This record gives sequence, C-alpha cells and structure tokens, in this order.
Amino acid sequence: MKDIVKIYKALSDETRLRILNLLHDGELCVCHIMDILHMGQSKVSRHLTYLKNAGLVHDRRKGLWVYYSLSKNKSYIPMLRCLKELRMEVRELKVDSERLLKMKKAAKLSGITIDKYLIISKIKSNKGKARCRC
Amino acid sequence: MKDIVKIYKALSDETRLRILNLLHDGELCVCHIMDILHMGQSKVSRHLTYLKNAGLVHDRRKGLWVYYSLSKNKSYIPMLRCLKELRMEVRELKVDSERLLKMKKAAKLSGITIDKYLIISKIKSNKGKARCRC
DNA sequence: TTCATATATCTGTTTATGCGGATATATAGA
DNA sequence: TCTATATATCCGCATAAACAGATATATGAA
Repeated sequence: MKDIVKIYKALSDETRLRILNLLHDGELCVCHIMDILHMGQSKVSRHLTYLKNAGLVHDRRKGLWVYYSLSKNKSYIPMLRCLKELRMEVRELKVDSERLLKMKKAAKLSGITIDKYLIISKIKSNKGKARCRC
Repeated sequence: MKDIVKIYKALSDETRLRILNLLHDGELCVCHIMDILHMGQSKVSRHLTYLKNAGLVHDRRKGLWVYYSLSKNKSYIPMLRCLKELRMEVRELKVDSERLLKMKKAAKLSGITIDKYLIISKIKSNKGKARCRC
C-alpha cells in the first residue's frame, strides 16, 4: 500500500506528469528535459530524483550526461498506461510531446542524434561553450 | 491539467484509496465507512470532502445520513479503473472489501438492509441509543 | 592537476496537507 | 420548541513538499 501511495504522490505534480509524458517516447537526458520544458536544472533534477525514489524511472550515466527512462517494472504499468491515455486529452502534454517530436525530426533531418542536435543548439544560442564533451 | 493533478492528489493518500475501494462496490454512508475502516468521524468526513472536491465522488443526503458513491463522470474512469485493478494486489484493500462483504452478507441473512444492520450493531454495542431515526 | 560542464544536493522560505479534538450545522423525534 | 444524532468544518500543530539560488560532486578535456 505504501508503494501505491508513493506512486500516486509521484503522479500528483504537474512537472512530474510532464516529464513522464516525455519519457513515454524514450529515454532523455536531464538537459533535454530542461530544454523542452523550459525549466531550471534544479527543478528538473529534483523531480527526477522524486520519480526515481518512487520507482517510476531509471537512470543511466553516460559521461557527463544522465539519461532517464521509464522503469520497466511491470507493477507500475497500470498507472503509467493511464497516464499515456491522458496525452491526447491534456493540452499541455500534447504541446510538450509535439515539441519533442519536432526536435527529433530536426535532428534526423540533419542526420545527427538528438543529443548532438541539442549541443549545437546550445552553442548557437551561446548558452554553452564550444567545447563538446559528449 | 489542473484537474488531472487534483485527481492524482486525491488518490495519493491511503485513507482515500481505502474509501474509494469500498465505494467501488456501491454507495455507502459516512458511518458505514467509519465502521468498516475503524476511523474517526472527522477523518472520514474530511477525506470524503477532499474526494468530492476532486470530483471523484458524489453525495446524497437521506435524513441524517449522507450517502457517498463514485462519480459517474466518465473522464475519471481511467484512473478509477486502475485503482480497481489494485484491489487484488493490495492486502489492505482486499481486507477492507472482505469486511464490507461480510457485513452485507450478514445483513442479507437477517433479511434487513445494511443500514439497519449497522444501526442494530451500534445499539448492541452501546455506541448508540435505542432511538432510531433512519 | 586544473577547469568547465552536467547533474545532484543543500538552504531557507512558503504553501499544502495530515491529524485529533472541539465546535457548528442539519435533521428528525419527543 | 428542545434534544439527540450524523455529518461538516474549524483550530492548532506537525510534517511533507515546492521553489530559486547557492553549493557540492562527478566527469572529461586541456
């Protein structure tokens, strides 16, 4: 029961619902999420930690970046499936998904990964330096 | 989105999950719930109000008693269906459901409604006076 | 080793929420 | 009307959790 409540608590926050919605389409690193949701690093990281503690997501470090993906543990599937059904009904989630899709398409068009695409965008907008370590 | 978060917030509390679980089997009045869950009146009423504000339950007054039932609004069905799937997995919910079923069966065996059964139980245990106003 | 970057965690503040006990309200019987 | 009962709400307190900004940690390049 404690676990169930923990899962519902994890789902009862707008930021976390938006993050989970993005992760339904595959793993993402923290900076992707920050970029798509226009949120600060501290906020995104905090909520990802919350989701990890609830067992809903899994993380994997690769160099400097940490990638998050939905946990495969089947006991959470009912709740996550419910969430997926919401995407088409909830405008905010739809908008986020579309923004992610657009980014993925643009990357594909340039023949690069979404990771590289993000780095290039950052360099262009001067948010990052020219040194790439990914 | 606000509404969705509100619903998940409503689901992220043990007491409220237990109440919703009972209501899956039909409407109940506040005192039934207090009796089955062994909880105080203030607590049960507070959580029912919370559920009502989230739109998950509906109330109907009949005399002194107020009956609560699951809201029929179909937009909540996905989440409530998820919850129903949990009953068989979560021991606490299973126990509650069985206690309710036992009470219903005992009432039926005596050829009375569960409402009357509850009143008689109270009188027997001296928790109520002999005056019945229901 | 030193520095820059990505991420995680800490800090102080604010808000939400849980609780039990007390009180208020609504209804029905005497 | 007065009283008892069922329910709702209020009160004070304790804990959880959200936030932004600051700081700490981990990693990779120079």
